[in-house]
Amino acid sequence: MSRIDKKQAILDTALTLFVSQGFYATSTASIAKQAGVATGTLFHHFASKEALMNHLYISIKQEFADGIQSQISQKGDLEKDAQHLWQVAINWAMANPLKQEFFQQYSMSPSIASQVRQQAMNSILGFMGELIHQGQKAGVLADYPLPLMLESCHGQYLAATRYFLDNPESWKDETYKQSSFAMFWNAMKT
Amino acid sequence: MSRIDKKQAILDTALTLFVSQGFYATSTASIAKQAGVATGTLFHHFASKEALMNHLYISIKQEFADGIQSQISQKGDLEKDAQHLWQVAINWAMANPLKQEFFQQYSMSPSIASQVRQQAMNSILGFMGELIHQGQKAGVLADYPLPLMLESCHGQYLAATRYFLDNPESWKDETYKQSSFAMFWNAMKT
Amino acid sequence: MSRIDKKQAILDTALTLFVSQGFYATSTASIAKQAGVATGTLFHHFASKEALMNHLYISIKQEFADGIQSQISQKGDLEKDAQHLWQVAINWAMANPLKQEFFQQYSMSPSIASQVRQQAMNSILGFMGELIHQGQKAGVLADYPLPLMLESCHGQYLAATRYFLDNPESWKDETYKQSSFAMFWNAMKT
Amino acid sequence: MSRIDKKQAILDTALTLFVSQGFYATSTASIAKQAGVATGTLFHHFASKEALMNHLYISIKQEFADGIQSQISQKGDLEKDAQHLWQVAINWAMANPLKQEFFQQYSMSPSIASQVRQQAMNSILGFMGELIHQGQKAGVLADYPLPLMLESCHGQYLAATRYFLDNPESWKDETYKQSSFAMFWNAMKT
DNA sequence: AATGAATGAGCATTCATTCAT
DNA sequence: AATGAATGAATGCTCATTCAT
Repeated sequence: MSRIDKKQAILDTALTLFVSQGFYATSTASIAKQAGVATGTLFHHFASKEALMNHLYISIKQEFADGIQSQISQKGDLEKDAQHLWQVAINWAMANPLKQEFFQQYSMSPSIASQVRQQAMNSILGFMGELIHQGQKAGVLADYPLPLMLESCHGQYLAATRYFLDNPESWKDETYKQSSFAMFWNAMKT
Repeated sequence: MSRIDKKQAILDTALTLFVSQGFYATSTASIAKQAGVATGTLFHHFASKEALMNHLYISIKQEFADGIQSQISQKGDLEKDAQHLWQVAINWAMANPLKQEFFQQYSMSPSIASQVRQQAMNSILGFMGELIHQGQKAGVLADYPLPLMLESCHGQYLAATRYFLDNPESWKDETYKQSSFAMFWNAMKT
Repeated sequence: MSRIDKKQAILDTALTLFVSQGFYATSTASIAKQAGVATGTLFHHFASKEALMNHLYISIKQEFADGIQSQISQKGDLEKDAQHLWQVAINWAMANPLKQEFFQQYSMSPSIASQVRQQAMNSILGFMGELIHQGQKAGVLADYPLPLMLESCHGQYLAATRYFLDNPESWKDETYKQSSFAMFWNAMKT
Repeated sequence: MSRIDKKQAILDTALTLFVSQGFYATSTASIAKQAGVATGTLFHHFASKEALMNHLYISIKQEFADGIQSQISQKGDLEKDAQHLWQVAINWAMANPLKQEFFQQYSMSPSIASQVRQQAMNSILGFMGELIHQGQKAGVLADYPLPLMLESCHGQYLAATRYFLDNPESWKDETYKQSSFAMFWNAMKT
């Protein structure tokens, strides 16, 4: 196993254990053991348990942002574009249940320094903020205060993925799929 | 200080410290010290640190449910009733910022046994479920799947309180107040 | 074993182990084990290993200062008084070999914060400084710079006790006893 | 940088760090890093951290002995010769403050195997012992037991250098210079 | 009921040393 | 010779919990 493999094995194992047991209930020793490396190796790659957590948080957020932005399409019809975006985003969650669960748990937890959380959030909200702003200028989205709308988007996304992760078969059911988007879209539209 | 005062002092202190430092970063010794009791006393009132946490969680959820239900009014106009409910609920959060923050942090955290979380959730969702069901029968609310709507309600409420707790002055601004309800209502209505 | 006994047992054991193995080679676990208490107990009485060391250092220095000063006699003949003092001081070292060895090892070591060392030193040097000053006014001691004389006294005392602790039978031999004092006294006298 | 340069860089860095931070507080990694070599390189040149320390101790002691012996003069007047020796020895300490500080710290510390310490000590004490013996035969030095005198010499030298290293400007002051020698010489002379 | 000293398992982290490259 | 990633035993310290008073 090469260096990079070891580092990745540590990250993968940490993600699994943090999600299934929680940050504090997961010992660095157990991460190292399950990752197949020595305890020292974990600290060779990450300065501390907290640094490992932060790295995990930021890199997964980035992975999400990259995954979404690469699939965006802007065809002019804002509602269609939004629906596409909504499906892409939930698809990502369904394809990465562990990572999505990670966010559900740690987005509000004190295990992550709020500074790190802010930083990760901004990179994504910047992009969403821009989309909403365009929708408002086009008269398609309501003129609510932007920060409130962003928070609402985030809340609805978390709620929807929470539901679909707990009931994965519903995501294949067009009724559920359409309903979840309808609630999201109606909340924002003019 | 009587027995009951001591028990209450422990609960109050635990709430403050759990919110400001997190569950794991708060030692039982520090709770006892700040509450002005001996370490042993905490364990006379609560079998374990976890039991203290669960007690806190359930009693606050109950307090919330009682606070809301006592102020409900059903005057026949469902939208007006919903708006009143929305304001009452957010008012509660604004009046009890520590308790609301507590939910934001621990609603998804593994610090609370999922069993306890479910139990607390059901008592509130049962009530909300009934309201939604009535709205659908009256043709005012859309016929989306109920569990999805419940999750969405919860998500929107968390998002709105998150925003208003971070920006308390906005809650006095009618624009923000109306906007937050509008998003909530439009998401659910026919 | 009462509380105080436990604390004392920890101090006694720490002294023995620090002297025989050195500060860093002595684990807190080994101190606790040999003292017959739990690891936690050590940290209940001392905030850290370093705090234990400092406590040990200061209390032994104090014990030494008290032991000496209680036996001082000032009969007017400065040389006789000095000889008495010299014997009392070396007797203390011979009666407390562990504690004396402790000073030999740690008086110059970075294991003790220099601040703590200074503080302990001052309490003793203040007393010696006064004696030397009186001897100089009486014309019996040479007018060398005071700090240099203090350092020399200390150095000679450490050298003499080093020798006598390594060769305890020599301290019963009048030739050695007289010689050690002669060197000390001749160095200082007019 | 050649092999020898690297080895020397390691020794120089180790000296600096051992003196400023202590033996145990200095990691081999930090020595290697500051010396500009890889961690493994340190272990190519020295079998262990302890071996590095011993090498340092012995080579500095040798350097000191060589430096002194090369400047000895024996002109027949024992007091003049002794004064010259005293000045040469203290000059060495003032010119090599780091190395002198190293001895102050480690001469009594368990960081150095007592075997190594003895070995280094003997080479110097043999030479001093011979000088004292000659002085006694000539009737200039007092007939105290030799080992006691050697220990006293060593103690006075450590005391004097301790003072002058802490107050370097005093070494340029003839009063201090003369006083320090006077105390040393009076202690030993007939 | 209340106390707080005592407990000891458990944890994050360090660091001298090794060895494949 | 030189490198530096990897190792894992060892350490100082924490903290929920107990129990004699």
